[in-house]
Amino acid sequence: MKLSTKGRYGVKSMLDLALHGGEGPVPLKSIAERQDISENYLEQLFATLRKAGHLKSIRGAQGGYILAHDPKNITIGSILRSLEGSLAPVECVVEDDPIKCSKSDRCVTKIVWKKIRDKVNEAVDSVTLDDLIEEYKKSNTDDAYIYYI
Amino acid sequence: MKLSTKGRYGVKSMLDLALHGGEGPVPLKSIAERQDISENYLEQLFATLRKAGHLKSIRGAQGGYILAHDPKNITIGSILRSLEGSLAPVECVVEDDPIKCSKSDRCVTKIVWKKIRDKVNEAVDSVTLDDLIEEYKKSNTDDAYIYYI
DNA sequence: TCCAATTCCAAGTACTTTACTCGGTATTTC
DNA sequence: GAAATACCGAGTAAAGTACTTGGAATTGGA
Repeated sequence: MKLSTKGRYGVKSMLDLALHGGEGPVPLKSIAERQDISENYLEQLFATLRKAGHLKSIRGAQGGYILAHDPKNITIGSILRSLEGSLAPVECVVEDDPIKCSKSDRCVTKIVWKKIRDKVNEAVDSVTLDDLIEEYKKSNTDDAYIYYI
Repeated sequence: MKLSTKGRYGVKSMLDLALHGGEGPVPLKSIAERQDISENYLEQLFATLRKAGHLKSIRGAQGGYILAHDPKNITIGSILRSLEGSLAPVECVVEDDPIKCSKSDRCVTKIVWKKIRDKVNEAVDSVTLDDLIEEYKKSNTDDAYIYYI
């Protein structure tokens, strides 16, 4: 039941971008360095996030990435699902067109898998990027200018 | 964020055992056949469940496995955690001695990981084996004697 | 007393997934 | 025109998953 690095890196990087953006695009390289993630690998994750509509990119020198929406409107859940796919614990309870097993009609264990799925979604959808930004600022009141994670 | 087959097979098999037990030990082979799981593989899972105190075994001919406790006192969570380990989505928020990263003190993403962890535990600990048995019986009122899953 | 049925145990292995790397092209600014 | 960036597709090493294999130990019943 572990998240892959995709989800973890994605959330970290989106938060990094939110903290460092504002005055223009942030180059992937700087995010990768701060977050200690392979640049080439993060590139792939950002491609996914861009296609999912979370990021906008600006090519060429002085280019980089910017958030496509206000952090208040970006839930952690939407980031995670973009990168990880459904957060359902078992294929048979994936939200759209689940892969059913032969005994799906009689299977009562699905009750549990659905509960897990719903609770996980509840958890990740209740937190926005902005919530994390606020938490970050709160926990760094002494040296409020050090906006790295 | 998927469960492995260990967790899924474990819950299915414990339920199967609960439905077929009662008049004595149930041989692993019959559970494996009904649930369409490799017998040798299930053996390994049952070894874990036995060591975790969920099962008792009786060796030799006419032997098999029986539940160590009343289904009312066995939560799905305890089965899953025995087989899968902590259900935390990230190592750094595992319940006992988590593996912390270097930035753990400042890391705000942990807020989300902890929320997921707690919600998942809440979901799986709110359902007992007996709940699934009851659900199963309810959904099979017409042919109530067919107690397989 | 032996055989069949069972649990118990430790290694080995094929397959799949993850987490990357590599090499290049396209675009933009200075 | 050179440097800095994003974009793209393919390849790959390591780890994890889901088993298999080959046995030893125990027990009940013929």
